[in-house]
Amino acid sequence: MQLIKIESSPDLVDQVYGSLLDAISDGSLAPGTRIMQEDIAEQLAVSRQPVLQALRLLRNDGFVLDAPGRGVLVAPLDAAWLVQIYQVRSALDALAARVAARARQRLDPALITQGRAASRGGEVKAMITADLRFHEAIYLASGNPMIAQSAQRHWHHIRRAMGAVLQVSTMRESIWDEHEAIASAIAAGDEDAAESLIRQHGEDAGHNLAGLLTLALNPSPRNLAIVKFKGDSS
Amino acid sequence: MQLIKIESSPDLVDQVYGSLLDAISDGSLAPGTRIMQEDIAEQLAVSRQPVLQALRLLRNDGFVLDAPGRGVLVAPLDAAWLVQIYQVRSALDALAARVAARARQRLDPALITQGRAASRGGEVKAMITADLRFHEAIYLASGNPMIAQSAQRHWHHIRRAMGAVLQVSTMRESIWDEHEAIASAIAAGDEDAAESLIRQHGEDAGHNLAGLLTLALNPSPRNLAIVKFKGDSS
DNA sequence: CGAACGTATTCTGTATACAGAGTTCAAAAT
DNA sequence: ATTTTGAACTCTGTATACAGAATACGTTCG
Repeated sequence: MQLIKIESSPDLVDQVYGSLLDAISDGSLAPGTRIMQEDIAEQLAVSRQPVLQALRLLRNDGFVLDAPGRGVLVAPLDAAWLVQIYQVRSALDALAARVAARARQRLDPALITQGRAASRGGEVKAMITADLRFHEAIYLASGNPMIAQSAQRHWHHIRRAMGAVLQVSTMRESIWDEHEAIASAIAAGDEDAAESLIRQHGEDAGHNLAGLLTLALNPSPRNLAIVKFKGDSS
Repeated sequence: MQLIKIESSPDLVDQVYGSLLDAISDGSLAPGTRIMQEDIAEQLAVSRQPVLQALRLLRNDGFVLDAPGRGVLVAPLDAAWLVQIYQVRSALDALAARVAARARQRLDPALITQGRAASRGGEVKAMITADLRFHEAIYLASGNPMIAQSAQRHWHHIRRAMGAVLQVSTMRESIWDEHEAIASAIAAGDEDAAESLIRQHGEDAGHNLAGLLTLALNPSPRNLAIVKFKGDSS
């Protein structure tokens, strides 16, 4: 006999956390928005207690800032800060790629096909998800769950930035060529190649996204044209 | 007129969190210990509410595990897991060292002199602190606060493992030679050297500490002698 | 008319109260 | 005697209640 284990944890705190994180990530809660516990509690039909705890978690993660006396504010998107996030994430990616290459791990090719499809599809959310899935596969292949755990925190911020940028721009398809090259290097067991490829990939993506973010945040007629041409991201 | 800014945050949650983290880190709350909210609340003379929140934070960080129906348990120390922690931390260290070297940052020489002194002094806590301070200086020198933030999470675990091991062993003084070499490479702007030195330093330290931890966790007369000879850590 | 003080409002953080899930122990049945 | 079933207990998570801190606005004084 083998029953599926029941999920006994409604856990309102986690639900509130997830709900707020989604809202912040997809932009429905814009940067700078004032958040009050009571409002959230009422909207989600829970008491203030779970909201209080969820907000503390979001604060620790840097998604909201304290605004003493006026509740909390949704953290603004900052390009310079995003570059730093990418720098850290790239280091983790490089580590994961190296370890995965050492074990000659073979990533599921479907990740790349699906990624290319999403890239052509035009669905912003699908593109972001596919990108994330690919990198998560590398973390998993590294066999070190701490890498994924550390990287996840950064990905939430990245997802938010991507969401904000990809509304006006579109993900450049070339990132999936890079992804494919990385996967090959890992499968071939070429540690140095895998690491340097993914590092380059991360740095490029970080600066690219940061640049687009800067333009998106300081909209001016001249900039908008540039955005349209430059493509983007990951 | 220049007054020091008042610290208006008693914030019981943070205090409880810190208190519990210290107790877990220095071993006064041994691995496997059952923790109940009410007990903690009574000992710290606060209500269960701040304790509840602090425990959630500790759980997210992996310091305590859920034990449904019986409260929570202090997480056991696991050597394999510690190696993974070190692997991630080393990657962050490597990144920080490289960036710091790029900027030819000069670390405060006092860090090393104080480190050597602490190493000779025999005070376990002082050794751990000095080691941490040195690495924190590199994070700071990197100019990327996200590195320090990410690494800090891991350092708490490392501090705990060190504390558990250094009770029976002693920190090898050679680590400060390595630290000095790293500082020199950074000051000289030799990115590759700084990165590879600190990476080697981290890997050695990780395996060394994990090995000692394994011995410490499976005490046998034969092992104890080995521990005494092998020296150790950071 | 402008600046400063005092009061009211608003929002958070902590304490207490309540309900549900799980465990443990004891009693009964096989 | 062993196993199973039920009831009491324990502990957590959520809701409500309370107190303190900070802001905003209105009033008063220069």
